[in-house]
Order: sequence, then structure tokens, then C-alpha cells
Amino acid sequence: MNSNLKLDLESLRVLATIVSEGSFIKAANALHRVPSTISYTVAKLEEATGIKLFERHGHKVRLTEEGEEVYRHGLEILRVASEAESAIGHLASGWESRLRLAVHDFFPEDKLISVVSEFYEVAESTRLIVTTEVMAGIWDALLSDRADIALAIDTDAPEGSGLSHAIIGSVEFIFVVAPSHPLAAVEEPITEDELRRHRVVAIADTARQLPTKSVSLLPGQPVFTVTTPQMKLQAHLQGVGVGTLPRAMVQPYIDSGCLVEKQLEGQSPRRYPLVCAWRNKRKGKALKWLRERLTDPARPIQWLDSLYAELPQ
Amino acid sequence: MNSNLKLDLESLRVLATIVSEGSFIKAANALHRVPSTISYTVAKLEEATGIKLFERHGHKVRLTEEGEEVYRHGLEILRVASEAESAIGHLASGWESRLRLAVHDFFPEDKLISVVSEFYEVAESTRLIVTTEVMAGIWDALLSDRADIALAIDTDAPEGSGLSHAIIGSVEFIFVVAPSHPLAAVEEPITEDELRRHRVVAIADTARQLPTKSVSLLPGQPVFTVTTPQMKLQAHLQGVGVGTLPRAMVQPYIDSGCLVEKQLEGQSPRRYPLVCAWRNKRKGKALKWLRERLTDPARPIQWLDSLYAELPQ
DNA sequence: CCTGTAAGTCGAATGAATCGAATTTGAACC
DNA sequence: GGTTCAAATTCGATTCATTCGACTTACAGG
Repeated sequence: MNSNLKLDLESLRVLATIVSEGSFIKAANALHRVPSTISYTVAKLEEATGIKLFERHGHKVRLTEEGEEVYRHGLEILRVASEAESAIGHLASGWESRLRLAVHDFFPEDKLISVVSEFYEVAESTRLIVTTEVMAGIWDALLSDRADIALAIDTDAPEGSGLSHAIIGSVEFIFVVAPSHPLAAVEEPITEDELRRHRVVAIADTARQLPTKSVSLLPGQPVFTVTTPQMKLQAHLQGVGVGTLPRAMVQPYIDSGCLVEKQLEGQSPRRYPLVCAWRNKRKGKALKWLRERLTDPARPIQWLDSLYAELPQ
Repeated sequence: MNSNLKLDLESLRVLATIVSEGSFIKAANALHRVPSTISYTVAKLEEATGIKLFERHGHKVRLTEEGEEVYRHGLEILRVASEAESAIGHLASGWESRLRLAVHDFFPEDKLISVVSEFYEVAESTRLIVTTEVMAGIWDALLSDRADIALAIDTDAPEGSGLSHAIIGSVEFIFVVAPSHPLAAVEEPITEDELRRHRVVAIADTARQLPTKSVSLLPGQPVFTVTTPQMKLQAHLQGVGVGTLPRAMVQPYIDSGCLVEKQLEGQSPRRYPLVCAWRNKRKGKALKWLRERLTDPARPIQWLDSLYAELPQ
């Protein structure tokens, strides 16, 4: 029943204007048309719908009951059309319809949410899609076009891949174990031989195409692999394994005695840069805004424990 | 921001057809247009939106990312428009957009619901609004145009008011009291003098303009007024008051000994007609269908205890 | 290199939308 | 009861957007 009757938006706009203005003449003025045009359009619409829309009492007109119903439907259509027009307008002026942000798992959610809400204030019509990735997964997402912009840890972007990046801060990773864990009692610095005997907790790399990287994994070392930072933290707390975590994430537990920081032989606490990366071909305004917001030195975001200035070297 | 860009449904229909058919040519055939018209319309739409909708690879054409977004919005608009067209089509063919049915409180809900579901099978586009009224409230609703059709008890329609009605059954009202109530022990028939001493339960009349009627209320008799039949029934069960109720409603309680039927002096059990009434000016198809369904002798509805045939006189 | 298919361009024809002037209609006022 | 005013409608003329059809361009596949 794909009704043969064909409405057109212009007639509905005229109808809506007549109703809101109160008379054909006023509608004509509002629409910069001559009154007879309004009459013509109404007659055409009545012809098309087969419904008498107005009761003519000489020089006064009033919507009929059915006319009112048509008017209501018309308003609904116009509302939807107007929303679409607005969204399309944004599109045309360079705002993407969606922007995909890939974020390294370690970036704290609360900071992210506040940036997202700033984003929506300027880019209502762009829907932001945030995914989390781990390690090389971030770069993989950018390169395989699953993301338009990314927040990563470490600058290990593949060469000549059409990606740009800016350093926006740094994060200190430290080695922690539960107080009940055997390593807690071992004298510092812990040697590689000692370390090798204990299970390490690693987060599964989400890269699908790039080779996965192993961070501070010793050959022959037993590994417990988890999928989220929260699971890794839990594993540490319960002594299931050991490994490095951002200082900002574990400091509260160290303070309360639930975790113990240990120095490793030949490995001072390591600082990695936090970077914002993007495909340098893309030009949309939403991408531009988000990139500039994230990399603006004047409005730094305290992502983890540290700011750019603290990055050594 | 009431965007200056003016979409038109025809262009969107063309866009949708191109996408669903897969090429300009096939769209042209489907729309009974010549191919160049399709080109023209697309160019016009691209001009209007300021967005390149298609990527031209020689003689193959594919939606751009933005084009896809416009297409999606277009589909949404067309969907809403099509729904409206369908509803307007129904309106034009005489189906009201709404039908207001006023029902006397005593009509059982389960029977009503089954009629309503039959109604919606034939009249999807008409929304049925059911209200309940008490006594003269029913006629008041019809007369003051708060209802289009009504189910009432007793035929006391005001004269010459433009209403018609048909008798669709009858209902027997009987006098009942709780076994614990003083009247339960009184010898039948109960005299007016005896009756006058006990509180009667009445349902508040919902009429707003017509004079309210008092049914079997004796002068000087104390009254407990409630708003629903269920409350009246409860009042009877708990011995708060006495009065008449439809036999169909109280029979289970009589059977289980929770209520006792008593004969009143000079007042045999009374039968009242059930009537369907409507304003005889109204002409919509939904009203016609519902009126015919409710008054069809071939498909009687067992509203309360009785059918039309049982009405005395 | 040809052939077939699809899209785009252009000029001409068509007819729907708009205009403006004249007419009708009813309400308001004297 | 007549006059005036305001609003809607009718009608003929005009314009301009839409459509057509013939032609051109671009590419894919044999």
C-alpha cells in the first residue's frame, strides 16, 4: 500500500504557514508570495489528498477536522525534513557525520568523557564513536581505517603510513607486585633470572594486521594474558602475576599497602610519551576540532600522571 | 538555524531509487523517466545540498560517504512521508483519525477489549479513545461532543437531540446486602420504611450539563457515594451500604455466600435495556463499522447477564 | 580496437507555479 | 439598507523549472 498520493514539502510548508499565521494573506506575505498562489497551492493540496482542508466562511477560513489531521502529519514530516536539512547542512560545511576515535586502554575514562562532552557542544551533528585498543592495535586501527584519530602510548607509528602525531604528555610505568607475592620480599634490584621465574600479566594486543609487540617480556617467562587494564590490575592485586602499570593507576594501592613497587635490574622506571595521532589525508571539521583540542598546549589534559613537560630527553 | 536549504521529496525519491536499483539508467526506467532527467535531478540535489553525492568512475557510479548520509536522511524523510500519506489516504476515504467511545461503567472490560481488537483489524489508522461515564454522563458526553458513540444503560436520551440508538441487550439489577448487614436478617419483602434507615451506595453521576438522576434513592436515605462499580461492589461486600447491582456482577458472590439477594417491597428485580447510541450526523467509516458491529443481531455480545430477547415488555 | 553500456551535455518543448488584476464574499459599521 | 473593508478566489498571462531526446563522453570487456 505505497499510496499513490504524492505529497510535496512545499505544499506542506504553505499549509503550516497558513495555520501559524492565521490567514492566507498573512501566509502569502510570510512566504513572499501573492495571495492567489496560496489559494492555488491549497487547492492543489486538497485535490491531491482528496480532503477539504479548510472551511470557507466567506472571507474567514478555518481548518476542518481532517485538515487539522493533515496539518499534524505535515508538521511531523517538516520536522523530520528540517532535522535532516540541518544535519546535511553540517555535512556540507565539512562536519563529518561520524568520527571514530581509537583510544589506548590505559587512557582514563573520566578525562575522555569530559572531552567528548566538549566535542558535542561544537559538533552536535557528528556522532563520535570511541573504541579502545591495546598497544599496536591503535596503529592498526588507524592504518586499516577503523579509526580517524587515536590516543596512543608510545610513538611507534609505522613509517610513511600517512599518519601524523603530536606528543600530548607522558606516562610513567612502574613494576608492582602484591605484598603477598614472593617477589615482594626479594632484594632490589630484582635480577632478570629472578624475574623470569614469575608469571607476568600482559594485556592482549588488539592489532589485527601489524606484528604484535611484546613489552618487557623475558624469553621463557610464564604469561597470564588479560584483555583490560582493570583485569591486569586485579591480577596484580591478587598476586596472580607481576608486571608494569602506570604509576597514576597504582599509586592509591601502593599508598594503602595493597601493592609494592619494586626496582628491576638495569631498568629504571620507564616513561612513555602519550600521543595523539591521525591520518593526515582527512580534512573534516570534527577531526580538526578534536585534533586541535587534544593537542592544544594551552589546554593540556592531565591524562595520567604527567604532562608533556615531564617527558625526559 | 532553520536551514535555508530546501529539500524536495521528489529528489529524495530519485536518490532512493538510484540506490535501490543500482544505477541511473535502472532508476530512470523504474521511475518512467529518461536517464538525463535522473542526471539532472542528481545534479540539482548536489547543488542544493552542496555535497557531491556520487563518485563517478566513468560509467560506474557509487555513493560517496556523505552521499550515503544524505541517502539515509532521505530514507527517513520518505518513510515518515509515506506513513503520513497512508494515514491521509485513510482519512480521505472516510476513516476518521479518531473515534471516541463512551461506555457506561458497568459494561465489562473484557468484552470491550475484544471488540476493540476487532475494530483495529479493520481500522488501523483510526485511534479509538474509550472513556467511561456513569448514568446521564453517557448522554452528556454524546451531546456535548465529548464522544461519537456510546454504550449506555437505559434509553433515557433527551428528545430531539440528534441522537439515535439501538437496543443491544438488557441487564437485570438486583438488591444485595452482605450477610453480616442488618437487612440480611429482615423478612422479605423489605419495606421502604425499613430500607430508608440504611445507608445506600451510589455511583457518582459523571454528567456535567444534564440534570443528574437518582436511581432508587429514597428521600432522607443516607448515601455513600463512590466513583466506580468496583468500589460499589466492595462497599456492599463489606457491609458499608446496600443497593442494586447487575446480577452478572454479583452472582459469584451470592453463590459463595458473600452477598445475599433481597426482594424489595413493590419492586421486583428490574431489567434495563443496554443501548448503543450515536450522533446521527456523523458519517465516518470507523463510526459506521463500530455501530454496525455493536448492533449486529447476528453477532450479539454477551455484555452482562442477558441478551436482547430477554428484555421484558 | 571495437562494441556495448552507462552517464553527462545541450537545446527545445512543455506545463506547472507564480503573478497581478478583477471578482466574489462576508463582516463591520454607519 | 447601504457602504466599506478585508480576505479569498478566479482567470489570463508569463516565466522558468522539468523533461525529453539526440548526441557526446567514458569506461569495461571481449
